[in-house]
Amino acid sequence: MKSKKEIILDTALDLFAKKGYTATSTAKIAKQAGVSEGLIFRHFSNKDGLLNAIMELGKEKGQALFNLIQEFDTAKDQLRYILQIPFQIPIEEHSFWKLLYALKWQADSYDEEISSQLSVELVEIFKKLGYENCELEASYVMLLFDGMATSVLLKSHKDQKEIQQLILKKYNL
Amino acid sequence: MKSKKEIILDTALDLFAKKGYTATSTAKIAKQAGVSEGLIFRHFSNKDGLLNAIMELGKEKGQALFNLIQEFDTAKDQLRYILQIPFQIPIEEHSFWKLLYALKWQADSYDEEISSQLSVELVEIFKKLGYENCELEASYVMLLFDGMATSVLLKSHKDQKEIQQLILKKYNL
Amino acid sequence: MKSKKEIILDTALDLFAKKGYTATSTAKIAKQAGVSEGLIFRHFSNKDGLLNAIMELGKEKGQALFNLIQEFDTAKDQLRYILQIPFQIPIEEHSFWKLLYALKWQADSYDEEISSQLSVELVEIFKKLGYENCELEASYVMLLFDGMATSVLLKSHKDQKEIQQLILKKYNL
Amino acid sequence: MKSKKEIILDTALDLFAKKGYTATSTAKIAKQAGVSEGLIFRHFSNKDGLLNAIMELGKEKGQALFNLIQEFDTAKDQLRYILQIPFQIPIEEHSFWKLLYALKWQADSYDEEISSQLSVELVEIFKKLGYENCELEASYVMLLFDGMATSVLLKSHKDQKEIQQLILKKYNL
DNA sequence: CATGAATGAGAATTCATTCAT
DNA sequence: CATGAATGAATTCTCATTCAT
Repeated sequence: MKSKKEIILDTALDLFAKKGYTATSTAKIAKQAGVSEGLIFRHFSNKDGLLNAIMELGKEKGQALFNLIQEFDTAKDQLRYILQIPFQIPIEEHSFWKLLYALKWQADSYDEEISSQLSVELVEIFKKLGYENCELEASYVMLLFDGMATSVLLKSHKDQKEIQQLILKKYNL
Repeated sequence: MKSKKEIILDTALDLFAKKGYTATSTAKIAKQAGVSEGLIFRHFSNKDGLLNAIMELGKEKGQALFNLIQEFDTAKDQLRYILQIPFQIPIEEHSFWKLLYALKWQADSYDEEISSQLSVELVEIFKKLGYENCELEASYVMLLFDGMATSVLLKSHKDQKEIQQLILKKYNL
Repeated sequence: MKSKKEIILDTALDLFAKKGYTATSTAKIAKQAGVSEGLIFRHFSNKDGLLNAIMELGKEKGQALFNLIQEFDTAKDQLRYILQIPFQIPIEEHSFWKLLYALKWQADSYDEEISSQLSVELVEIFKKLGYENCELEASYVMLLFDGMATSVLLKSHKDQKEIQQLILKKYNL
Repeated sequence: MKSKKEIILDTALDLFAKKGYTATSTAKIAKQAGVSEGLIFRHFSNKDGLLNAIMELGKEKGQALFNLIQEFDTAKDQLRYILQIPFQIPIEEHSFWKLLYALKWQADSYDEEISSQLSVELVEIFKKLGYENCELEASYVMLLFDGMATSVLLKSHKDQKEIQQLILKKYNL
C-alpha cells in the first residue's frame, strides 16, 4: 500500500502535469489526494519542495533511461537506442515529461546535470564509430534530442514513425 | 513618443520574459511602467489580453522572419537562411523568444499556425533540391529547428558557431 | 429629438430597473446610451445625481397619478380610483416602479412626502363617506396600497383582476 | 461560546441589514467580526454564500412563525395569530426582516416557497370559517400581509396598535 | 458641449503556510 | 503522524470620478 507521502507526490505530479505548477493549489492537491492540507507541508515543507521531489523523480527516470545505454554492446546499438528514446516514451508519461520540459523553460537556469552525462556518452560513442569531430557531433545529437522531445510531446505528428526511421538512416542505423 | 499602451506592453513583455507570466503581477507591471494598474485593464481588458498581445507580437516577428525566405533566389540560399534563423536571433530578443517558447509548453494547445507555413515552404525547397521524401525531410528540419531554438535560448553559447556550421554542412550548404 | 441628457437618464433608468443601482456601472450606462462616460458627470455630477433625477421622476409620476384624484367628483369615485392605481400601472412601467420600491427598502429613511399627501386626501374622502375613524381607515388603505403594489410588482398573480374586484367590494364600490 | 463561523454570520447579518448587501464589503465584515477576511470564504465560499446562509435563516424563522399556526385550535384563533404576525416582530429583528424584504425587491425572482405555504393554510382557514371564495380571500390576506410588513418595517410606528385592531375587527376577531 | 484616457481606491477571491489539537 | 481552522498578504479586476483636449 502506498504511503500518504507517495500519494501526495503522485497527485501533485498528476495535477502539475495537467494544469501546470502555479495553476495547481496545494488545496487542490490535498483534496484530490484525500489528505489534509497540512500534511503536504509536513512531508515536503514547501510547495517548492513538492516540485523538487518531482524534478528528482525526473532525474531518476532520466538516469534510468541513460543507464540502459550500457546494456547495449556496440556503439551502433547504443546510438540507435539513444536516438529512439524520445519516441519510446509511453503516452501515459507524456504529461510528466511535458511538465519537466515546461519547467526547463521557466526556470532561471537550465539544469544540465543529467544531459551532460548523456553528452559524454555520445562523445564516446562517436569516437568508437570513428567520427572526426566527436564533441560537435555529440552536441548535434543533443540538439536533435531536444527537437525530438519537442516534436513528440507537443505536436501531433502522425508520421513520427517515419521521422524516427529517417533519423536512424541519417546515422546509417 | 510612445503611448502608455505601448509602454505597458513593453513593460509586460520585459517582466513576463524575465520572471514568467504567472509570477508577474499586474501591480508590478503598472509600477514599472509608471501607470495606474487600472489602465492595463482599460487597454487590454485582461491579464490574458496582455499576453495575447505579446503572442501576437511573436507571430508578427516570426512572420517577418519567414517572409524573408522569399528574398533569396535559390532553394539552397533559402534553406541556408532558414537553418540559420535560430542562431541569428539578437541576444536582446532572447528573453522574448524564451517567453514564447515557454508559453508553448504551458499552453494546452501548440499554435502551429505560423510554423505550418514554414513547413510548407520547406517542402517546396526540398522538391527543388531533388530530395526523395520532401515532406519527411521538411518535418525533420522543423524538428531540428525546435532543437536549435532550445539550444540557442536555453543552453550555454559555447560552440554554437560550430554547430551551425555542422548543420549547414549536413545539407551541403 | 431627445437631448443627450435625456438619453442618459432613460438609459440609466432602464439599466437600474433591470439590474439594480449598484450593479449598473456608469461605464455601461455610457456605452448603452452611446455617449462618453464623462458626459454623465457633466450632466448629473454624481452617479447618485442620476439616481436622484430618477427618483424625482418617480415623484412626478406619482404626483401626476394623485392629481387625477381631483378629477373625480364624488368621494366614492375618488376612492375607487385610488384603490385601482396599483393595478393600472402599465406593464412597461413595472420595472420602473419596482426600482423605486426597491430603493425605498434600501434607503435609510422612507420618503413619506408624496404618500402623506395621499393620506391626507384619503382622510377627506372617508370623512365624506361618513366613516367613523377616518385617519385610521386612511392608514389602512395606505397599508393596503403597499400590499397591492407588492402584489402587482413582485408576484405573478393571474387572479389580480379578481383581487381588485374584491378590494372594491370591501368598500362597497 | 460561538464559533467563528457563527460570529461571521451574525456580523454579516448586522452589516447587511444596516448598510445593505452591496454596500457591505467582506473586508468590513472580517474586521468587525475580528477574523481574517480569508476565513469568510473558507466557511461560505462566496459573498453570495454568506447571503444565502442569511436567507436560509430567514426561511427558518419564517417557517417557525408559520408552524405556530397549528398550535391554535380554532380557525378564528389561527387567523388572528396570522394577522398579528407582522406586528409582533421584536424591534431587534426589524433590520433583519428589512434586509430580507429588500432582497425580495432586488432579486430577480421572488421566492414564494414559504409564503405559498401560508397561502395554503389561509385557504383552509377561510373554508372552515365558511367564506365563499376562499382562495381569493387568502390572496387578499397575503397582500395585506405584505402591506403590514411594509408598514411595520418601513414606516413610523405611531398608530400601529390601532391599525392592528382595525384589521382584526374587519375579520370579526 | 463632449470626449475618452487616466486614475486610485477598493472590491472579491485565492493561496501558501502555520499551529493548536 | 495527521488534521483542518485560521491567517494575511497578494492578486486580478471594477468603478466612480477627473481632466486635458
